[in-house]
Amino acid sequence: MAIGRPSSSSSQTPDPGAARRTSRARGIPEATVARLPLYLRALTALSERSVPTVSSEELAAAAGVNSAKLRKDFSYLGSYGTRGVGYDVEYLVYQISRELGLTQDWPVVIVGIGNLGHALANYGGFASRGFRVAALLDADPNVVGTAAAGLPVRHMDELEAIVAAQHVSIGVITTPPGAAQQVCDRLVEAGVTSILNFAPTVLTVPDGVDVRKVDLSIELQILAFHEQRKAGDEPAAGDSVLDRAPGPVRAAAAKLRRAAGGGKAAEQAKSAPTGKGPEDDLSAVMPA
Amino acid sequence: MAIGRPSSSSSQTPDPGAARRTSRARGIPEATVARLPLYLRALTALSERSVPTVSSEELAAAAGVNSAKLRKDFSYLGSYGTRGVGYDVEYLVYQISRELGLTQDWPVVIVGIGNLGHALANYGGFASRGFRVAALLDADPNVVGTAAAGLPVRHMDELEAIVAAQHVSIGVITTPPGAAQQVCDRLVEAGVTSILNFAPTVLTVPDGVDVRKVDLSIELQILAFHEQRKAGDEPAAGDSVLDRAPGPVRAAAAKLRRAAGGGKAAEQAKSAPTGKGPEDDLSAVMPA
DNA sequence: CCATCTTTGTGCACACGTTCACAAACGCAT
DNA sequence: ATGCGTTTGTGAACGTGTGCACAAAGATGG
Ligand SMILES: NC(=O)c1ccc[n+]([C@@H]2O[C@H](COP(=O)([O-])OP(=O)(O)OC[C@H]3O[C@@H](n4cnc5c(N)ncnc54)[C@H](O)[C@@H]3O)[C@@H](O)[C@H]2O)c1
Ligand SMILES: NC(=O)c1ccc[n+]([C@@H]2O[C@H](COP(=O)([O-])OP(=O)(O)OC[C@H]3O[C@@H](n4cnc5c(N)ncnc54)[C@H](O)[C@@H]3O)[C@@H](O)[C@H]2O)c1
Repeated sequence: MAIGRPSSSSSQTPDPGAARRTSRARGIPEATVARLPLYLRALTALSERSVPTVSSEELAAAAGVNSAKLRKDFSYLGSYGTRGVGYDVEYLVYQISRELGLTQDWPVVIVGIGNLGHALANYGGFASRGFRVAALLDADPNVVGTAAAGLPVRHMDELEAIVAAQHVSIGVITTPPGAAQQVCDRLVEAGVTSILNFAPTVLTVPDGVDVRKVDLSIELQILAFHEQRKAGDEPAAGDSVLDRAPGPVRAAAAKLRRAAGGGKAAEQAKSAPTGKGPEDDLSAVMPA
Repeated sequence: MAIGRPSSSSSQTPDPGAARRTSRARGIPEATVARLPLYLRALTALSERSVPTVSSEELAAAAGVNSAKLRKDFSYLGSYGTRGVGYDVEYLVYQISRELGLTQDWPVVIVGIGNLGHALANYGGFASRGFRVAALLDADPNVVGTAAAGLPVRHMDELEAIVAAQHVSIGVITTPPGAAQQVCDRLVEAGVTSILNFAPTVLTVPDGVDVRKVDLSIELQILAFHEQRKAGDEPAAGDSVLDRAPGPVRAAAAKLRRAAGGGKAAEQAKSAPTGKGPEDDLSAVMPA
């Protein structure tokens, strides 16, 4: 089995119209863009083995996709293959790198140097594709001044100056969710136009700013959904059979639920056993 | 602006047919499943504020999606709203939790307790939705025996026993990419049927096993692509104008490239400035 | 009990993404 | 030069996802 869409990691846009305008500007579908890094990784591995050419079939296998899809993806970039032979590995590495904008390097700031921020700062794969950590930033005076991965942690006060001086256009947010929107606003104000958000919050940004998010908890929940299905465990029909009924029956049930307060305690306990730990999920509140 | 598809974080399936079979079994589209955790988060926040009901418009705003989409998503679960009023918050929290399988708890093992593994072990949001860390595992004798987030790091030898004893069905891989496939195979062999992979590798698994991946590097590359577009920086037409030409001209160019060895050194240097650090990307090699 | 107002649930049209399948293009051997 | 085997590039069909727009359902006030 294999679940989910083959598309890239989450973005948080509710507006595919914008996506179209952005990436179809000269014709590369968003789904294709999301796969280019995958191809690039496979190609880089081939390049290191000095493999000169590769067929769509081989490369597709290495990247974990369908070969027809791969060929169509490449067709959006131009005709870089040779019929009867395949693709020139080095040339394709270059073309994809160029298309993704990896022929220049991108300074990045990481804001919130806690557990996750430290891990990211230490991550080698960062630099490997032209992403340079321009600065690590935190608001906590106890953290500021310490070093992570050889870089000093700077205070948030310096954010604007750093972004301006180093022309930083990408920011990574690894603060608690409660601080994420505020940090985001400040990054945007300072001139950052792309944000990668690890905090479980919906960020609001002005037009012209891109946000992508990575959310571990969501991934696990999706896995749990499919896991439950596998167990043949139909989601426990429970007390809700009457909700499948049409008309007045359902309405009555709804009324009852509201009147009774929904049985919050019992259901809440079941749905979120809140083990321990400082639960920091409480900031994804309604903006309006 | 807002880029990308509103879909969930990355899966790595090349086979949407499987997704359909799995999730449309009783009719919930994969795209909807991926949004349910988002709704749940927003609803939980409302619940904590003791808000009794919420309209699709309000909830959609809180979750960062379109209200029509939200209503359609909920319609796959059944008719849980009340026209003229909205949705009962507590009740909806319960229904979504149930649908996602969060009314039971899911023991999880984390394999590879390095930078990232530590961060995940410390992550509070883990337990908050019924995911319990059953064990932390590592192969390095220096790491085994140390504690992370109050839990002891166990040796890989114990994997099978732990998975069996605690009925673990979800595994998280945070090892270097070179070890990921091997660890994955062992997890699957031991009985794990859902895997969340943080290593930048394409994992091959048998039918019946779900894999989702989280890849920071891919996210950054997608952001870079759009960032480049914003800069009006058309991907530097460079030397490839002749590749847009049809017919024999292109063929000749291809031949030349292959003969010349593709100019590996120069282009490689541009495309991957390989700052420093132990580059661990070198395992995404061709499986075939 | 009726009128009015709000909000859901969904039919429909369209956009996007995937896959099939095949003609055209190319390398290579003869 | 010609023919043969291989592989690309893409037109077309299909499936999935999105968003509009509106009828129907219910709440509420008189
Ligand atoms: N740890 C994980 O594995 C993990 C996994 C998924 C998501 N997350 C999310 O990532 C975020 C960070 O997680 P963590 O475990 O590293 O948390 P953490 O508490 O260890 O680190 C947060 C850091 O942000 C800093 N900070 C707080 N407010 C700030 C502000 N206004 N400006 C700048 N810095 C500020 C804090 O000083 C702290 O150093 C959280 O939102 C968490 O939900 C973490
Ligand atoms: N650090 C990050 O922020 C980050 C971000 C994105 C992706 N990643 C990826 O996550 C993975 C882990 O990154 P990291 O920075 O924590 O690396 P790390 O080197 O700090 O930790 C890896 C751990 O895995 C253990 N390990 C190695 N081989 C193993 C095996 N066969 N079985 C069990 N354990 C084994 C090692 O002992 C080590 O403790 C890597 O694949 C990396 O590319 C890391």
